[in-house]
Amino acid sequence: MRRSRTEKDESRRQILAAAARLFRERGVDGVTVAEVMQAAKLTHGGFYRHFADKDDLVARAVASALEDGREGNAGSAGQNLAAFAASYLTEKHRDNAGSGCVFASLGPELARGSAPARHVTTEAIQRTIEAFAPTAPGRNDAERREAAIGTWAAMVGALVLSRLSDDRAFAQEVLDATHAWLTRQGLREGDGDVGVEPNPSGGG
Amino acid sequence: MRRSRTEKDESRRQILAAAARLFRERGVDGVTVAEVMQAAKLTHGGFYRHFADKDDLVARAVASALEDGREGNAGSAGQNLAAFAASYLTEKHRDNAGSGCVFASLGPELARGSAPARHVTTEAIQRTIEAFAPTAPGRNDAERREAAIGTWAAMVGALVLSRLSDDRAFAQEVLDATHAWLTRQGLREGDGDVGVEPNPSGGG
DNA sequence: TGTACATCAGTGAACGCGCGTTCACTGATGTAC
DNA sequence: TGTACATCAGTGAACGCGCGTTCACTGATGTAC
Repeated sequence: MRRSRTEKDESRRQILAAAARLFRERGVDGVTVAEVMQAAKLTHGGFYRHFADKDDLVARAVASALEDGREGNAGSAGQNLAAFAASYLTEKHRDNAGSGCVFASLGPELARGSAPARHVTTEAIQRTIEAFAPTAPGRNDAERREAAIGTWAAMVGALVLSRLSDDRAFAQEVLDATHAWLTRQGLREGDGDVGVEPNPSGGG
Repeated sequence: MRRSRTEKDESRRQILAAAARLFRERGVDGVTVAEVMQAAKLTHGGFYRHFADKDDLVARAVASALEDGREGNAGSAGQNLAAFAASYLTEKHRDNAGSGCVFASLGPELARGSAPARHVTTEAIQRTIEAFAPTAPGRNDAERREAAIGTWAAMVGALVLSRLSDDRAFAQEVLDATHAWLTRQGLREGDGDVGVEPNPSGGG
């Protein structure tokens, strides 16, 4: 039953996609290796032909999720902080953690986790801030960088708080209020560079 | 070896204190019932004289941590949003999750967890926002409430992102930049009501 | 291009450890009279 | 206030399940000649 090199690559992609989704939906500890393999339409025994262990999978699945977010935001709309915030602070994003922001769904768990996963995450945070700083409000580069950091932190925190709430109306208020407040802080849609739907999945 | 009612109450308090600290340090799934009992200087078998199961402990330990945060912020300084932000966005808080903000250390995990834990958490978020709104910047009550939500979301998000970073200088920048940016957004120390050190542990 | 053989992707059973939970037991506490 | 007995907080061994990981095996793929 040996498969071709191409088929193996495809299997690996399926495993990573399944893991990136399931980990964000249920947390790393809430998903078993067997579940990931089943979601990738494989049996659990073959897992170790692809990854050294579960920690290895976590680091690579997180990297994959972050990379997806980066690609999804390659268009001009994605680089505009205001457009990104508008799509980030939505019920849709809130209720679809599996395809959403890695930091809001796995932040604390990854912070306590293995060094490799933390490292790719750190780099993604830095890239995200650098990408957003140019369109953030501020009178100079330093202020714009601070605004990019503060604005993004507000988005991540709002999503965490909104997901915690078991009161749907209040959960929605957290998203809307944060968006309104950020807009009041000077966040504005760029000069017409809309059209591409930003992808909040990773940032990156 | 039966103990007096007073001794049982004291044991329960020790278990809750140990759990509230350990869960925040290592996550709910990262701590065993036996470890909590050992930290409370008891053996694991006695656990079920105090709690129905681990989920029950989680909900009550989280409630306890949130209540501690509330008491710690009972003074005027704790109700001042600017003073709270100044103590929240510190290296000390960042490196002491065990006594720090529940939302930043356990947010996503609790959002996926049992209903009772989510419920006490939701109520704490609502109380926190109501407590902070009066000292938040804004021209009317609606704006002040929005500012309280957005500001607090930024604090929670900044702590999550800072803890994720394996680059110490950058982790510090996230905290400092968020604080500087919030200050620029109109957050100001109140009229002299300082003195009491705010306790960022729960919010409440 | 064809043949012989080594490789190895994937399967499914099995292993072993750790965890939440249960249980029989101890003996001090609390209570009924 | 004293006595007899029931209660139950805490102990430590044990249970049983689920999980990450290993392993013998299969047979198609890839490669050496």
